[in-house]
Amino acid sequence: MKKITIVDVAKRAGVSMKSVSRVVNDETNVRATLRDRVNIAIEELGYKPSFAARALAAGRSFVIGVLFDNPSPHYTMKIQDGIYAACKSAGYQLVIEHVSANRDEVAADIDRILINGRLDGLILTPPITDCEPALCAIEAHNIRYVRISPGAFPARSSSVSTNDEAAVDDMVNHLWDLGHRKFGLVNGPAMHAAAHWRRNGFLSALAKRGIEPAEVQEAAGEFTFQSGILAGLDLLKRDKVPTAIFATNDDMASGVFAASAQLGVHIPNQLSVTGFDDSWIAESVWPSLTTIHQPIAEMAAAAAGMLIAGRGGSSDPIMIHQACRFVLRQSTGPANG
Amino acid sequence: MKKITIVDVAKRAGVSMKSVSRVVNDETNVRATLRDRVNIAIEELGYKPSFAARALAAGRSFVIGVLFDNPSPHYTMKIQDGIYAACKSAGYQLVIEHVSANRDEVAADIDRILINGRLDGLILTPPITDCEPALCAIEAHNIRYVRISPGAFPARSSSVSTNDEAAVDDMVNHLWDLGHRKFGLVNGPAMHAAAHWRRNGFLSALAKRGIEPAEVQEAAGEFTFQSGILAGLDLLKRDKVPTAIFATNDDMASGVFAASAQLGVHIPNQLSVTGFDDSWIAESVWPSLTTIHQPIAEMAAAAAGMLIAGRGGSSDPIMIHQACRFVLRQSTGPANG
DNA sequence: CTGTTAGCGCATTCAG
DNA sequence: CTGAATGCGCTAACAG
Repeated sequence: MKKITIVDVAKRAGVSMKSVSRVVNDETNVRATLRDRVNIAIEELGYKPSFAARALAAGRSFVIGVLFDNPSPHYTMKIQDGIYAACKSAGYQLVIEHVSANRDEVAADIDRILINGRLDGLILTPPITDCEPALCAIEAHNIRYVRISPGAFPARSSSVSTNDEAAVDDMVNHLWDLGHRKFGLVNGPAMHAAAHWRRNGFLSALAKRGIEPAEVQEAAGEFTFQSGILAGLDLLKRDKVPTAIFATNDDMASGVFAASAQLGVHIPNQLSVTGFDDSWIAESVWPSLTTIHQPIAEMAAAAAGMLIAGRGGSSDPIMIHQACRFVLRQSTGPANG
Repeated sequence: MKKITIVDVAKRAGVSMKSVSRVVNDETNVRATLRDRVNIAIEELGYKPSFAARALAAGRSFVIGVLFDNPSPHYTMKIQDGIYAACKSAGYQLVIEHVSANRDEVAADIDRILINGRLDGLILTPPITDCEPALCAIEAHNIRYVRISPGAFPARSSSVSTNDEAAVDDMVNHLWDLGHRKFGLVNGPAMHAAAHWRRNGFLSALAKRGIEPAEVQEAAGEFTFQSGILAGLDLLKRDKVPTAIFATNDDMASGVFAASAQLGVHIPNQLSVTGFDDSWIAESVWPSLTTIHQPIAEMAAAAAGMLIAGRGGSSDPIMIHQACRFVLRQSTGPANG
């Protein structure tokens, strides 16, 4: 199995090396007949370009990286799926990198990762999206990057975000139609931008319908199952017990399920619960969880697409927004009381 | 920020290009004083070798890939964590690849992935580990690969597996000590090698204690939450209701929890449930799940280590076994009945 | 539209 | 133990 190079193809097709290069790279200025001849030669020889050589000669690596910091496995997998799909069709490779947004080594980690142009572009996922030192380190390397769901520095780079409001409004509308007037809210960590947006969307949707924020029973959570249990127990033991609880992510909603089970409160007959994320757990609990779907894979694919297309550099930051979708399942029912 | 090359370093240190190369690659035959001079120059100039150039010149890419086929997110993340850790310390990159073990395109997918030595080595995860066409396609590319938890063709390549038996025995011992004598078993898919081993380990551990396989109530499952619910409902409605159920993975154990909740059976007072995997879900259910921990990340790291060390080729297939560990949590209690 | 000439940055011969 | 020459396979200027 000898190595077929671009020279072999050129010889076979009776053209110059450069013409082959042009065909391979879909450049313009090639006559159709010549292009065909080259393609035939490529086919016959089974020629595959060497990425190492292209990378060296062109100064591009055809590799894009994703930075993760210990997010949920489901979220991570969806992100990877989206990026992978985009990379696959474009002949790019996807490399995974882990860094801790909260540690001092962020900058050093990024320097290590960005050494000598191994990456053509970088995609950042929360919470690294909002990690200032990380952004600075990346920018020092003069590499294009796209942030997914940034919560801070909105115009600092290209980004892909979701537009939650409409979907949250749909959800509130659904609960309202079921007769719910007493609402509970399980918040996420204060540091997390998404937590704020979800809360604000919920409160303002209710305000539109005449429910003041002060009337909503709120409990703090940490986006974890355990914190959801505590928040659920808290809310269900208050004087003014809500008939519908919105947990700002599915993990906590699942915790509210557990709290309800402990207190003998039946879902959805005695209590309606909704989540956010449409994560895998939403279909794994019983009854299945009414929630809001985030187009995570789609966002990731869009981010990768930007990088692959060579767009979205610091000179022309592009900001895309993709819509969330209300997903009706079994955890909501008519209000009784 | 100009590019520092090996020539710059050589000039600065007053040595030849080759000597710098030797130092960088930790080769022998370099005088200590010369080595020091070079290292100082490298430090002063902030020299970082170009991976593209090394890849081209040396014919190695310093990249290792992992093949996934839609496994659980938790499992996937642990695998990635393990490999990443090994890669990080060795200066390798980790690229992710997805293929479907069940489709005809496996071979074509692998050809696409293995084009022109973009990868120095490949790690296969289940169920691709046992996909014959995939193995053939990989071997045709003459690339080193390591399989994680293979269920077939044991000596065909290097591999890293677990040794489940001792841990399953510990688990059975625990249940036995609690007084359980009526056991239920939720099996995994027939095609899945791990499902067999877990079942066999369980049955033989019971046999050692005098319980015949025929006395164990078995139900079929598919390693999914939903199938766990069905299996749980099935087992709990039989004439001979078990007091302890072993689900061959955590997802199904969680399904058994749901089934118990529906039937009003209390865990662990009326029923003990155990799982396998020690996945994230094991700590997210209530009560927390007694299960068996698989050293997944460790296995993955070992596989990557083999590849990075240049070992484990088809000429010297290395087979490593790592032990599982019984993890006691809250889902098991004394038998009453 | 097409071909020629140079490198990209490094590792690998092979001499000294 | 060290250094000079050669080439990995390809793309980027330039010429024609």
